Amino acid sequence: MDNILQGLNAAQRTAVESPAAVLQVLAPPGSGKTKTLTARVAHLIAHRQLLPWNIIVCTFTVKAANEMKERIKSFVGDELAKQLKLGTFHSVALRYLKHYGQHIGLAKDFGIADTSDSKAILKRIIKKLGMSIEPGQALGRISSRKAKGETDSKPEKGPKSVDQQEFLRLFEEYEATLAASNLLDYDDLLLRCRFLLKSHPQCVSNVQAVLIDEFQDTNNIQYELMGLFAQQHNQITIVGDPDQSIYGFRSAEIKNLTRMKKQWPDTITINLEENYRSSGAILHAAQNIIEQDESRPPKKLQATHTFGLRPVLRKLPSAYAEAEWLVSEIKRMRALCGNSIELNDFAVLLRSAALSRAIETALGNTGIPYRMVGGMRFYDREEIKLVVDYLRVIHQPDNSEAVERVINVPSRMIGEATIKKLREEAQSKGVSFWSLILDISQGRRAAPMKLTEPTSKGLASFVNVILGGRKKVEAWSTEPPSVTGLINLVAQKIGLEAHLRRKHTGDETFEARWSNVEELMAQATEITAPGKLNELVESQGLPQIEGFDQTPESNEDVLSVFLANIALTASAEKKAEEDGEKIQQVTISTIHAAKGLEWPVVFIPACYDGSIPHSRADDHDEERRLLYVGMTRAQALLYLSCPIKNTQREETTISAFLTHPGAGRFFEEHGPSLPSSAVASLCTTLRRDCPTETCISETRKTLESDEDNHWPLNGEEVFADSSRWDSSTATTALPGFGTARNIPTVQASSLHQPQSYSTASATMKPGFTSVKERYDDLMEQAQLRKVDKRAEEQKTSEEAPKGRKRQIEGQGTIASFFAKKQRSSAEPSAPSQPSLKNSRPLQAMSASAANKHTPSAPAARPPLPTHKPRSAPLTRKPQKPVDENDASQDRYVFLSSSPRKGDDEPPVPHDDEGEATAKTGDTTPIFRPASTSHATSMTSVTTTRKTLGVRRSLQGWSARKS
DNA sequence: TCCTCCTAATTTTTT
DNA sequence: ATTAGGAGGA
Repeated sequence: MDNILQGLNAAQRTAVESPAAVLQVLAPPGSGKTKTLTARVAHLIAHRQLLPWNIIVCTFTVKAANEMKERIKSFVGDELAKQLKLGTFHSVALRYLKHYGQHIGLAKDFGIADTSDSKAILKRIIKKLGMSIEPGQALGRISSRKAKGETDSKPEKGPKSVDQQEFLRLFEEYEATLAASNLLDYDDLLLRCRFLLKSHPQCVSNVQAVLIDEFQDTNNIQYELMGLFAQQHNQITIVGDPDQSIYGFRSAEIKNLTRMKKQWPDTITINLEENYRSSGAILHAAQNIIEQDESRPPKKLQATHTFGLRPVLRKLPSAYAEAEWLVSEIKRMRALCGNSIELNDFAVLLRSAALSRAIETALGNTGIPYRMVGGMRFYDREEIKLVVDYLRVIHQPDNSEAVERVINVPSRMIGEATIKKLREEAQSKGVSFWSLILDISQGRRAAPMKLTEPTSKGLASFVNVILGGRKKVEAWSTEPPSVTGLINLVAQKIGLEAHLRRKHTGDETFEARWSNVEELMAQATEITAPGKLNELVESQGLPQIEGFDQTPESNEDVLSVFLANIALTASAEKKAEEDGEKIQQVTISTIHAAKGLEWPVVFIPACYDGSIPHSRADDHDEERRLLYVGMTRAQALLYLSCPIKNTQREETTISAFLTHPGAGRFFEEHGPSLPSSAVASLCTTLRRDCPTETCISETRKTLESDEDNHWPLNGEEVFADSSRWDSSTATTALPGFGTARNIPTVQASSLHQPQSYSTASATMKPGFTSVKERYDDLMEQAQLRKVDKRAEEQKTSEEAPKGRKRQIEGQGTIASFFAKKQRSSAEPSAPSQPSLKNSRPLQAMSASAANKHTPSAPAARPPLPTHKPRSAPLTRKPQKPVDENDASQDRYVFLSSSPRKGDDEPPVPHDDEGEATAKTGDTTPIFRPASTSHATSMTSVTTTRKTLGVRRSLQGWSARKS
């Protein structure tokens, strides 16, 4: 237990051991925030003798909660860690409401309304009242109103606008509907808990310490809850970073930091300043972005790693090209590092989940496994929702929302009109929808209108399903509970399999959907396992307060716990490992969901205006922080990219954050070459062993090209008109390359080789030809050539449309390109050439030399079309004349790998040697990508083996179609 | 009145 | 790709 302080720096130690009652730890990205918080928890238990069940720890996401629990376990052991009251704000609040809700008049079996419930309710009310608000928007307004937490009877000042009045009416109806179905929405969980703790402080009389993670994301209610939790001893620790506040849309208040200082004037603030995650280059770039916000108080952030490789800002023609480029860079990086970077090490972070499509397609086409975090949730899938809704009805039949949703699925001849009548009848009689139809079907009550024969049969069968389910649950008091059994029962009674099959004949999704249902059953089995059950009850429990009643737990609560877990997105996600082995897969995630995580290589695609300052966002500072958060997830390599045209084929402009004056010099405009020095530096940042030369040369043979040179740097289509290139400046500006530490770079006037990309632009399948496919073509062609030169030539011309198009950038690139080409033509499947890294010509190849090579270039390249100029120039002429002093050209001008004079970057060499390697042995990296902790958040299961096939085939289908 | 097939629109971020 | 909504048939 005394290893608590081990591996902490001075500031972290101070924070952990601080005797302060109220403590703020301000921790920038990668500074060991979670480490510090968990160590403090451990410290409180081990050295201050606090009892774990008297400590409340709140996080914002399930993922963070799980991760924190794991870490604390490693300090104080499983037993103690389990007893902590640790979870998301919502789950902790739920716990209190479950146990003490009776004291504030809460019915004991309330359900939780998730977003879709809320939306459905609102939609109905809006329709009924003939309003014109969008349900989603209305929900947002309601939620933010609730989150602000002003007491409901807030006096309205001034004359209410019509709009306002309408909204209030909607609000009222919404609340009434929730109450009628005995539901609480997410905000209600917090609001009711606040009410409970205010009116019954004894609930938390045991609490000795409260710790909050990501404090900058608290809204008013959460802030108040924190204070209420701690009302007995006022012992509070928070960690947070105003720069990482990205939940303003959820009413997070950065102001809470200062509010806290006011409320507890002896608050101590400790700043962590050292970043242990990212390379210097990444950190500087990120810092530059965040500092564009001038209202932000300046803050120190010290890099502890080498400068490393400069982040990349890459332009590409389209979202599809961007996706393919991304995939090719993943492959290239892996190969050039001798596969010492694994798929788990890559993350693609997106502003919005919807942007994932092109990337998923590209990864799918190449066969690279991936997982999508966020986006479509597992529990949001049609078939899962259906089953879960049945469970909800069984658990709580008075939940009319759920009843209405499932009563006619599968079809029972109970249509919209019938439902509407029944609903009105129930409302006017003051009974719930369920008890009305129960009475009707059992003949105790007359239907409000005549029901057709099939309709009343359908009604009876529905009632039957629910009653059967309820009976089963009641039986749990005498037999071991089995949610799986219940699901099975439901699935059988409603003929789920047949229903799904019928509904999805034609599309091929049935298999996947059915396997999702099976997955749900598997999860249910897990939660019902005897050991797990005890653990759950224990961890969800609250200490008994003398003289204050708790609602006791019973077996029938298993269902309740299962459903609550689903609503709060706890549990879930398929395990990241199968067959004992961790699955290697690329992570795709929203930036929001990536907070707190890190990966060696991070891609942030779609960095254009409208996406990263999102078109619907009104707080651009928050958008900037979002980009900052995304960038600071990267350890060694960061790629930003921007398609010149978005998915709607509209022109885009690069994010203003990246075109901000001065920002350009922090970026490279194409992916890095990786000479061995760079690989070494990269490995140092990642604290990994450097691969051997032979290993690298082995893997790099699989590459089509060593360089990021397939797509033009300016983002234009690959088959751009070649007349743009101008030979006159061909031999100028050859930056030194090939020296050990230099990464070949590109200048504004860099070299291009137009005649080598050639061919049949007209027949090129835009977007959908994968790199892999192209590569396979090359292989195939080369193979054929070996057999018969002539046949091959013919073949090549036939296949020309599929042939590789390319454009060469920069001197070093050209050299390596030719070397590479020679190699691959010599012996494509088993190249015997030594590593190019050292054999790469050090002398810049002259333009004419390069030209000479071109016609004799290897067979893999399709013949040049005759209509293209053969003696095309090597130098690309910028479309606009380059003025070296023009600041707007910044991006194109910086080139050498060492910073230019005047840059405020520290003069850190690329090599791993520099004194900036302040790495000391005491900082063991604990941060791991989500993929390695099995406690990841719920995600869609789209990428697990079974479903991937279907998904891919669908994508293929859609690709073919378009 | 209900079901099925077709077309059109849709995507910010999370509990 | 999914889903909502409308038209048309039973």
